Amino acid sequence: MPHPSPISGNQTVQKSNRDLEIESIDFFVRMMSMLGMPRSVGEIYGLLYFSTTALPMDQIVSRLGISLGSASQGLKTLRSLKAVRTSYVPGDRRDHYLAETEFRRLFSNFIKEEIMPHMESAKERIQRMEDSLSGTDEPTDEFYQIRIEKLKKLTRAGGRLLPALAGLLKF
Amino acid sequence: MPHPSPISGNQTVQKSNRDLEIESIDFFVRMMSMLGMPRSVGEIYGLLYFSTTALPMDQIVSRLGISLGSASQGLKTLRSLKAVRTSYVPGDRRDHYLAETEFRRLFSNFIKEEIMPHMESAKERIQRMEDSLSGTDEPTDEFYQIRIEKLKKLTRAGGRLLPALAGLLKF
DNA sequence: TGCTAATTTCATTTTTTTTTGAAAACTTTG
DNA sequence: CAAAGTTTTCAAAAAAAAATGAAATTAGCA
Repeated sequence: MPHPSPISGNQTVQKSNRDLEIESIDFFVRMMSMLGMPRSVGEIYGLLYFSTTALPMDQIVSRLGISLGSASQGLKTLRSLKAVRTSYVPGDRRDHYLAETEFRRLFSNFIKEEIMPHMESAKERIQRMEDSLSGTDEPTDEFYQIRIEKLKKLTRAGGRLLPALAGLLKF
Repeated sequence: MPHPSPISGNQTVQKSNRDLEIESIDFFVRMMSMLGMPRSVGEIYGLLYFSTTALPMDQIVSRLGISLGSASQGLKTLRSLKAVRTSYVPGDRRDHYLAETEFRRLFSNFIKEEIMPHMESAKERIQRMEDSLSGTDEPTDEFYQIRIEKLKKLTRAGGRLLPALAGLLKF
């Protein structure tokens, strides 16, 4: 059956908007890569960010020229960050994706999901440092203790500040 | 502690402190890798962080079992972030390195050096988006304009918040 | 239920990043 | 200023990360 293909077929979108799209992809590829995300994730989000309609995966694939696997993987990542959501399109069994554009929420999710788990294991590691210290009581112990204390303060500060960060974003 | 030390040279540091060192290296390797720094950079900083004495490069090399090239590169990176400094040791012509442990300053340097430059180019990219928009005046233009505005707010917020971040770290 | 489109998974390939190591370039000092 | 010690540089190798594509799985629909 015929795809209700809003983009590739009936071309209502012309050059200047394609330029916009390219700038957008470029923008988000760099942004995401700063956050340690692969190129494909940035590309997909960048494409969706300036799309006026929800796009099915195969459109994403053909427009970006990436593989199905990449698109599927990338969308999975974006879904888990709640950076995209699917919208139902009647008469089409494909999932259609839209960019979630509330950056405050996106950011908050990113911190919760990608950063905070590391903070937890950091705390455990610091605990192990203290354990390896207790027992011996050399003069240098104080030096080590001070260094450990600094790490504790760092993780404590991080653990408080990072989740609060999104709230500070005033936009 | 009669443990056959894999460490060369004048060894006054024994097992429990070696454990500490290993935990430290582990800690900073992960920390740095979150910030997109290569393993070797984390290793070097982790080693220096719990060293009571300044270490010359060849000690860093032999203790970590990394190459001279890595050590040189890694120290260069750490120097540029002001995460290490050299200390003069009389009668020794090698540079001796110490970890800089004021995380607030380190963090501030990191943002200034690694993040802010990207914010600048992001702003230029947004400007180009606006340029590509002006001229056409379709109904969809408003949609694009709103999206662009969001990006502006994002970069504006980022540009303000990130440099202020270090100041928020209360430790 | 069976058929087919859509999506996910994952072993393999490709690309990118990091490390290595040896040569070049400095630097001190005898 | 030459010789030895130290550090940097950079082409090549190794390792790590990401993308591919085809097989497997899942889900929609008649």
